[in-house]
Amino acid sequence: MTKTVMAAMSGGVDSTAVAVLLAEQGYDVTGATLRLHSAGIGETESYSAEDDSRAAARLIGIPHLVFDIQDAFNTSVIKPFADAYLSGLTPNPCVECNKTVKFGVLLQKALELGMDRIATGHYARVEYDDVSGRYLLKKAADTAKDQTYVLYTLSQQQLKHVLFPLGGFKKDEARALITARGLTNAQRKESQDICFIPDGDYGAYLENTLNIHSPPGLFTDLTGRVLGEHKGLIRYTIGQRRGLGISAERPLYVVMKDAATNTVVVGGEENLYSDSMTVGHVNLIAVKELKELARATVKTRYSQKEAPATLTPLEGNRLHIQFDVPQRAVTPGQSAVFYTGDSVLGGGKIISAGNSAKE
RNA sequence: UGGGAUGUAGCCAAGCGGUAAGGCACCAGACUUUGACUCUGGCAUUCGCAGGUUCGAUCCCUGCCAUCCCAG
Repeated sequence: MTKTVMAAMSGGVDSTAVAVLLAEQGYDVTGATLRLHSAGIGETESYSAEDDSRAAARLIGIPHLVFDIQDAFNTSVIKPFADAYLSGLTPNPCVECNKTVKFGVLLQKALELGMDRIATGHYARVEYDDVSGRYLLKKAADTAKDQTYVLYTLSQQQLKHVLFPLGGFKKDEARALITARGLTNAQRKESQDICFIPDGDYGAYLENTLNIHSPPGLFTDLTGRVLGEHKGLIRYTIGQRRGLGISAERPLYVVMKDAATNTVVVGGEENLYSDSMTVGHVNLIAVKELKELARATVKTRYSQKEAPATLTPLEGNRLHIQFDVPQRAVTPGQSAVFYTGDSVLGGGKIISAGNSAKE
């Protein structure tokens, strides 16, 4: 029996390589591209996800579908993204998008069409563990490209229907693969930044497109001394240095955002460290539940190194996490992902950071 | 209109006769599914203005202007 799989295609190197691989491995593949936002916002004349994907699918010889899910994307990704900023948090929309759109809406479409699975170009691996009876999410062979950080929200049910064909690949290999097949998608520039804000100016995006206004307020130091005026709370995140426009003896960083007083507190590099944090909305992957203390390495930001820590379960699907060594710029709204070796134990959203040494 | 001090890029600040350090900020690039961090590169033909001395002045002299402090 041939296995049927829906391959998510963005037109880029990775997803195109996935479609090629699956087709050559004998899967019954259907390519699918999501229309997440209206033309003009995310697409420029230089490329089009739909066109590039369709062209690639034709060359590979597989059918290709386009799903217009702008409404779902708006309510599940963009709205929460905006709300988070309004409450002073720093969201990571990619995490939300994977959870509710790619492995939510798209997976559901695939299942409805009678397909067995969905495949994406993420650099990660899924393994079924006979002992625990659970699907494990593991880091990609190319640890430099590993993307498990943005996949920690996946449930067992989702993982069961997911394929990550590039889990054992290196970026260069994926590119070489499709170049060898004559697919021009190999030349596409690496995607980065937030997909629905192509120019990266999210401040302008929030204000102009979403009509969200973040009024100017004050910059102060830790003692409350006023250092200047900021351009709106949403334009800053913990640990940020650039764009403050404050000249001082040494670099200043955002150490705290106070939504209540609309104040951005800045300080020196040494003020950025936290030795503990509380995370909520915890999703566990490798285990069903955490009953006691657990040790793990924890990543608090997409491209930050993991740090050893002790996890303590709290009420309300929350965890208290104590780092062995204080971590820099632990930011509410960002995700924290816990690892045991190369396997994802779970993850959650950072609610607050603490520093027992100072309090 | 008495006395003292200071005027170097957006900010702070070296230089004190030999042809403009450094830091912060800013800009560009690299890195990056977070405009975070980090890294690399750029950033005063010119030293308040006008003269003078000198082969040569930001550094010496004169005047002017500006700012600050002390003026009982």
